[in-house]
Order: sequence, then structure tokens, then C-alpha cells
Amino acid sequence: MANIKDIAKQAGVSISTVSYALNGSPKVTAETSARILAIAKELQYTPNAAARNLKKQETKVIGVFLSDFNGAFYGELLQGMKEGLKQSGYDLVACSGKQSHRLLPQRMIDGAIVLDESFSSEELLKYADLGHKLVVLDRDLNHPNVNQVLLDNKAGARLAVEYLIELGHRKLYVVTGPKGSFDSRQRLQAVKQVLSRHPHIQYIEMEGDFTKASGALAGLQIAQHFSEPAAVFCLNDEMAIGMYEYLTTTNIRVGRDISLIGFDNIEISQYTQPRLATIDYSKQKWGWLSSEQLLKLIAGEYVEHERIYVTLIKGDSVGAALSSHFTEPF
Amino acid sequence: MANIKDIAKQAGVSISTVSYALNGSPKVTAETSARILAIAKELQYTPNAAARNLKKQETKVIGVFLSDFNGAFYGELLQGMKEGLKQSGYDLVACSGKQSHRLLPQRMIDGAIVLDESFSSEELLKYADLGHKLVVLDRDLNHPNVNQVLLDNKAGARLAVEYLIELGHRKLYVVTGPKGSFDSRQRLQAVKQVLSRHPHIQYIEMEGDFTKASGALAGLQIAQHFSEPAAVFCLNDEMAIGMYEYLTTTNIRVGRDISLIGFDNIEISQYTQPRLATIDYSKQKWGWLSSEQLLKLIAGEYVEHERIYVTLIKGDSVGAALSSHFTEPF
DNA sequence: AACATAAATGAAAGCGCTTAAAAATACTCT
DNA sequence: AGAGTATTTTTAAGCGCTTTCATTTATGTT
Repeated sequence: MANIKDIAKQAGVSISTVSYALNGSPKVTAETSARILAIAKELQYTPNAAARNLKKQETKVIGVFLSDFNGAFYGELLQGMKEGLKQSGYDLVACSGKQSHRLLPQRMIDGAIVLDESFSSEELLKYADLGHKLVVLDRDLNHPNVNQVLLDNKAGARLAVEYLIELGHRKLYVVTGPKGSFDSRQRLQAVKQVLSRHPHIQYIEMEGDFTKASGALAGLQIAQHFSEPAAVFCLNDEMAIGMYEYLTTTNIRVGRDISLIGFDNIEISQYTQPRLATIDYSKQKWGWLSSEQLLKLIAGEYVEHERIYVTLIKGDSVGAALSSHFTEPF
Repeated sequence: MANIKDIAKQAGVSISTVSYALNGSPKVTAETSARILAIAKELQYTPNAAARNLKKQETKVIGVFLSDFNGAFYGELLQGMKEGLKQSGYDLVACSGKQSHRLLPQRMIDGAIVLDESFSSEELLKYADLGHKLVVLDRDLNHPNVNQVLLDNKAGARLAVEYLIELGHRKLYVVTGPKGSFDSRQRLQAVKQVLSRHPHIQYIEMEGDFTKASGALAGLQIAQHFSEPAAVFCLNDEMAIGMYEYLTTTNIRVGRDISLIGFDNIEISQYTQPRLATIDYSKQKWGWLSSEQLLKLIAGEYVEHERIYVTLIKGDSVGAALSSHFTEPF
């Protein structure tokens, strides 16, 4: 593979002249430059990234740390991020798992967007202290080298619970995410806040882990002790779908006997029968804003933290709590 | 950030000794090694990837070129690939869009898995000629540096069409993928092959592009001239879902008036009402095999091309063609 | 023509690492 | 003890590039 030395030899100039020409420096004459460029093209020259990175101490690529690639969710997010990086000269690579933890310390990327709880906040702060630029999507971190673009989890949870209460529900199950999850904590906090203004509501908390399986399990437990109509707020759609699937195998009717609402508005949610009520937000915009923020951070510009707003999507998986509707015994 | 020079100074040895110790070479005494390692840990040393890559002319990372990140499809695939790379010492980065085309020539990756038609076969062969190792998932390429893991598209299409014919359908719409798509071409080829043995079947071909929108559009066109029960084979699920969605807004009943079958068994397909009939295969295994093949190729081992087998998933979106069932006029 | 000044090119160092080969040290054996 | 061998460490080159600084060449001024 050709390198600048080959080009220099063939053009009869020094390698520095080649380098200048290749980088469009005005130091070199238009004609020499043209000659060099022509030879470069002829030799199918492409710069060696490792050499350039080593010299310049930057890679022009930014990483996205994901906990996994499951679900259509990440696709939309990544698409948005790419949008935000257009014409910035930066490339984006997505990564998940143990390997992600190598990227920053080994300086394979110039910055990272983090949506992966396998990174402890201590680890991230350590990177930030070392000068790495980060945008976090799944926690609250205070550091000059870290910015955050967070979901308005609390508003979302509030919308969901208030919706259920307005419809007359007096018994509320909440299926949480894993203990460590920032989103789950925030959503749960908001739930309790709303509930504190409605002391007459019966509240049952169940622990889930944001997977379909845990939603199904919660559904099973609810079904076993089922006695009266109730509302269920699964703290994400994945679990809501799991519960929905389980419940369709029982004679409990979603939207009648059990009102079910999720959070995230993942693609599948619109296909359940009845449609799953949920909390929506633009994943595209989330990704777009994140990468934009990271670019600014790298450029040294001041950036304000951003927040992604949410909206309620009503769906027939939630119905009014009319006890008269529920007469037949189980 | 500490480098081997810092460690060398602190340990009172030369940088080569440090390098040897860090790489576990037997050339250096156990005690010196221990001392060096201790200092390295203390200084929080991590090797500089650019420097190592430059010297070793390899990066220990492999790339996956995707046309986009849409749908849950890619998630499963990537998960499978990661599985295949476990304990190989290789990392995996996913990439889509223009930027992907930089990775190989700039030697940022040691090899690539390609599922992206924005790469022309000429481009890929050029890379292969330059010594890059590739595994292609979306075309048929004959080159010692290229391996392929292909779906058994023909078997799948055959299963789908024969299923429809067996149920008595005599009118078949096929919605194709984009012209350039290898999968679409293969599937279509198999369709025609089956049809050549059933000359009495009325065949209408419509061009789609594998997107939901194009499926919906095809649905619209079919609905406009709807006169008698028919079967529709959308060459992927995405389009089938699009058509399904459109048809639910009409009074044409999927599974009765129109029998609909897709290909891919994407996650959503199991949630339509009635369930979409489709062709299934393990995305996980596809990914896993691909990365395994790439590793072998890089290691210089001989590898046989692999094939991913498919199965038919029946669903109520397909029904028997009983003309008596269709009596009311539209 | 002699000089100052500006423009174009080249020489050289160095980014952080690996590794072949040389040098230094330790260990055998007569 | 000293030659020979094995073990441990160091020297030094180089991967391909960027960039500072020195050098050469062209341009303008008197």
C-alpha cells in the first residue's frame, strides 16, 4: 500500500511537501500540489489512520457505548446521532460489552456517548479527569468534561400515573426496572410523588429488570392474585409487552380488567391489540442532540444540559375503571 | 497519560524491557516484570492503540458494515457476531453510511463483515486484492480473501410459494425488493422457478424497496383493483407489515380476502393480528457464523462457505383459498 | 547589480510502541 | 580462573505521518 514516501519519491519532492499538498496547505504551489495529488490518486493512496492518529493525538471518531443492541430502539438513536455528526468530519462507531471499556483509555476515540450502565460513574469521572469528553444519557454527572442529555423521566411517569388516576383507577401496580437504573429510579420517584397527592390509591410495587421476561413474570404474579380491576404501569414498554403477551394467555382482558401502560413507545407497542398506552419521545432527536453536544464539548464550547421532552400516547390497553364492568368471577 | 517511557524511567530500565514485561515475554525476569507491572498499574498505564497499530500493522478490531441501524434485525445479528468473537481478542465496531468506506483503506480495522449494498462488489474486490479479509452477507463473491455466509433465500421463497399454492391460491402477487438487492433477486428467482411448475397460477409482480412504505403502497395498488381473493408474497417482512397496516384501513381482510406472507420473521411480525406468516432463520447464528468465518480467514485457515437454513412459519395472515368464502361484493 | 523580502520546498524530529540484534550480566564446566 | 554458554537487558531502528525550523528559490526595490 502506497504511503507518502512513495508519492514523494515518484513526484521528486520531499515527504513534507507531499503532506502539505495532501492536506491542502497554501504553502505549496498549485502546480506541485496538482502533480502530487495526481500521483496520490494513481497510487490509490489513503492515509494510514494509525500514523496520523499517533501524530495528531486524535482520531476523529467518536464512540457510542450501548449496553446491548437489542430492539429497534438503538437503531433510531444511532440514526439520530449520525445526523448530528454530518459534516463534522467525525465518524461514529457503536460498541457494546466489555470491549467498550478499552476505547477511551487506549485513545481509539476522541469522545463518547454513554448509554450503558456497565460503566460505573466512577469510571466515567476518571476518564473525564483525564481529559476525555463525554455525553451521558443514563445518569447525572457533574464535570466540566461531561455533558448530559436526559429524558424527562419524571414528567413521563407523572403523565402516565395521572392518566390512570383520571380514569378512576384506585389500585396501581408499578413494575420497576433494575435497581441500578437511573431511568427506573427517576420514573419511580415521580410515581411516588404523584401518589403522595392521592393517598387513597392502593399501590403495589414489583421489581422487574426492563426485560420482556420480567414483565411476563410480573403479569403472572398479578394474575395469580387477581381479584379486581387494576392499573399497571410498567416502567418500560419492553416489560409491558411481556406482560401483555402473558395476559393474552389468561382470561384477563387488557384494557378492561387490567389497564396497562408502558414507557418508551417502542415500535412493537403500536401493534399490540389493543394498542399499548405509553410515553413517547423522539429517539432520533435524543441521538442528534447528544452528538451535537459532544461536538461542542470537544470544540471547547460552553454547553447547556439538554432535556428530551415526553408526551403521553393513549391506547386502548388502558380503560376507565368502572367496577360495574367487572362482574363475572375468575 | 503515562506511556512506557514514564514506566521505564520510574523502574530504572529501558523502554524495551518495559514493553517485553507488559507483553508477558519470557525474556524478562519474574521480579523485574513484577516491578514493572506494579509501576504500570500505579501510573494507570494503558497502551496507546495508535502507536501499537502503527507498529504492528494490525488493529485487532473488525468492522461490520450495515446499510442502516433500523429495526431490531441488526441487533440480533450484532449480538451473534459478538458471540463469535468472544475470547478472540478482537473487538467489533458497527458502522453505517459513507464513513464505513474509510475504515478498510485507512487500516482502522483488520477485516470486515459486509451487509451493505452501498458497497459495490468492485470496491470489495479491490479491498480483497489489497489483502483485506472480508465476509459478505449480501452477495456472491469469489475471491480467496472473501468468504460468504448466505441465507438460503431460494429455499425460503420456495417454502412460501408452495405453502400458498397448497392452500389453493391461484392468484399471486409478489412485491420485490430493490433491483440491486441480492436477496430480492434470489428470492424472486425461486418464486419463478416454482411458478414454472404451476403454469395455471396468475402471477403479478410489483416493485418495492424493502421498506414499510413501499409495502403499504403495493397494498394500496392491490386494493384499488381488488376483485377476488389473492395471495401476496412480500419479499421481506418490513413490506408485509406495511401492507398489513394499510389493509387494516380498508375492508379487505388479511387472512381471508388476502393471504399475506413475508420473509425474515422480524420481531413485529408476531404481533400483527392475525399473525404474519413468514420465513424464519436465526439471525443470531448468522452473525455468529460470520464472525467466526472472518476470524478463520484472518488466521489464514481454509474455510468452507456457509449457508443459513430457513423454516416456514405459518400464520393466520394466510388462509385457504376457498372462493365460496368470498361472496360479498366490494 | 546588489540587496532585502517573500514564497516554496526540504531536513529532521518525534508521536508511542515493537522487535531484531548487540551488549551486559550471570551461570557452567573443565 | 577463564573460556564458553545461557540468560537478562539495552541499543537502535522504524512503523507513516505532521510540523517546526532551516534552506533554497523567486520576486521586487533601489
